[in-house]
Amino acid sequence: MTELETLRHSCAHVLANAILVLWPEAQFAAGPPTANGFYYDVDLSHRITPEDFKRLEKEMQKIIQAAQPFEREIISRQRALEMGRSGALAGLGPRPMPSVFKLDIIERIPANEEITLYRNGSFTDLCAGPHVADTSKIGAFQLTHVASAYYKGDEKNPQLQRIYGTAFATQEELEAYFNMLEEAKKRDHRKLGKELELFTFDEDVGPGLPMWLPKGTVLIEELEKLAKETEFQAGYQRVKTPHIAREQLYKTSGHLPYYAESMFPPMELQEESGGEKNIYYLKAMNCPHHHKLFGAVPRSYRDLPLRFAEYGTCYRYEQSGELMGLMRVRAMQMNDAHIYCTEEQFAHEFRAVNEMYLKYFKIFGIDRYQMRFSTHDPAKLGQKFVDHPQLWKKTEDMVRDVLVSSGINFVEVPNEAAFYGPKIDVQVWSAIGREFTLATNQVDFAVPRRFGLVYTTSENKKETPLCIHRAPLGTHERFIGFLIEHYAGAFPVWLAPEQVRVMPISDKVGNYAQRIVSELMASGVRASADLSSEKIGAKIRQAQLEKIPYMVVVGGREEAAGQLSLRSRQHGDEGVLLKNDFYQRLNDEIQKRS
RNA sequence: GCCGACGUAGCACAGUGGUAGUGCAGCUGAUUCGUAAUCAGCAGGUCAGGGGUUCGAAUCCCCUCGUCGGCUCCA
Repeated sequence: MTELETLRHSCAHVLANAILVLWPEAQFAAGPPTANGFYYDVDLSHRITPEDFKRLEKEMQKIIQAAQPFEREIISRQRALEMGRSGALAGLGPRPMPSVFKLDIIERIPANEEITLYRNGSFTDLCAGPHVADTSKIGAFQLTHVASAYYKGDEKNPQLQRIYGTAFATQEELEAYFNMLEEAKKRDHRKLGKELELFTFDEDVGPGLPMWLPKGTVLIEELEKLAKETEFQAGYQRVKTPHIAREQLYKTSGHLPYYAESMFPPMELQEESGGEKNIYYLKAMNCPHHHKLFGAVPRSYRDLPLRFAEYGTCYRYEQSGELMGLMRVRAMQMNDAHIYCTEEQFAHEFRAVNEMYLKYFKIFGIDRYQMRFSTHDPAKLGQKFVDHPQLWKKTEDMVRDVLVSSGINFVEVPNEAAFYGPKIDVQVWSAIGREFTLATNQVDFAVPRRFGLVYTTSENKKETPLCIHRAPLGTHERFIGFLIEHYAGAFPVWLAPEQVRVMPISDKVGNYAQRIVSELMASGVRASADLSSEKIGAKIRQAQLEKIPYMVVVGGREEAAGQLSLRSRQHGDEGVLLKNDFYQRLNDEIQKRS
């Protein structure tokens, strides 16, 4: 635990202590530090609201001012259980009710580990520590919000109130943190998406179903252009598949009934011929369709690796409480592709996919990311994971080798693999500190077999291919949500919905401004003229607020000389240059995606 | 889905039982201006939707929808 975490965890104890002063019957579960502060889970019939925070903070302040030392004591398991039964754990002394959650926690402490108590004042808690020397070392704190959480995160367990707060060594740091939060709000993609007219939601369309306004659609199309170029160069072929499929497809793939609750409810239709009932599902993933494309034509080892790419639209019935702006939606377009290959080709293909990820990260300046390598748990073969121990071993070794030999920084997470094979998820952190799984790269050695996919080997035998699922740009929705926050809405020129705004000083040069716009548009640049009767300062302000990368100011002087006055979003006035010099510089910058 | 909070004009907000307001954006007119806001006028709301209490509801109560903060899950 870092020093700050120790301080925050100590503050969580002080919070529990204060809650007990106000509500002596409160029962506590866990109270750890978090990335931004701390929380304590409490079971209490009184609903704690932000109005209660003032009273709680006052009690906490008293405890902190008293500079109560934190005392550590090692106790026997026997004694711990006794204290738990007497309600003294996370308590101010014995109580009529036992400390139920603490007793449960004691049960889970391995026999060889010592059990410790921490006391400050009259408050005693079961705790592994460590803590600050005394409560006065908690320099500055504030309770922030209250939410609910299931005990141990399991919805079968009782629901607890989770009181969140944050703490720092000094008041200045606390204030800096809240200022930072204010700044973060300004780059929230939901706020910027509205301000910049990128996308919108509508109640009549449905929750989690974003609609893209023209400016947001530009972002989508630029990303697709990038993906298509990149995938073309990497030997992918594009395919197109429908948004729905019969139930049988998902029975074959194994998604039904296992995945059914994440899918929109099926459509049932009585078809005219025969009167048979047909059930259709909206697709939640593209792989089954792609597998059918693989199987549509006899395949030879000479065809492999075969790479099918599609920006496929998928629909997932995410729980209503899970929806969050563009980051978690119910309709999404995936930068999907499936690579069918032999075992010999696997390492090479997998490496190439990873290199594609890195190439993209460089373009977008994403330097804070982590690859999470998810592997299976041998104990759960046949249940959570398909029962092919040797293939698990083989593919996991192959993936690990590729990661290690490429020098990619990764963490290995057991028991997190897909049911059909190991996978790599790419975690990124948006500029405002949110963590997301942005992209995924998965090995599948099971589903192609379920579909009976085969290719003919050089020895004229039938062999099932391995399949790599990959989506380096994730989904448009999440990726663009991320990019909005990453760039704070100030997109690089190649992505910017409007790349150049031309602003005449007065009506007299309106035609010249329009001529410049025509010339820019002729070379594919997204430009417009501001022909309003505003003064130049107002036009510039407007363009700056719209975060347009280049502003071109023209007056009589520029028109006479065939020049323009350039202003950039970041650097302000860049002086006068010839029109053609600007066009060249601009097109160069757009082409390089710099 | 569960717990909690919230929902007033395109946006940001005020209004807590007595006829719905401000700023910005929009529209119209005037102004023709040199690097982040020219002036004036006009228009815009079944106060999320439905039901109830009341002489009277944006305001109090109930239900529904949606959003936000979490829990779980995931691209």
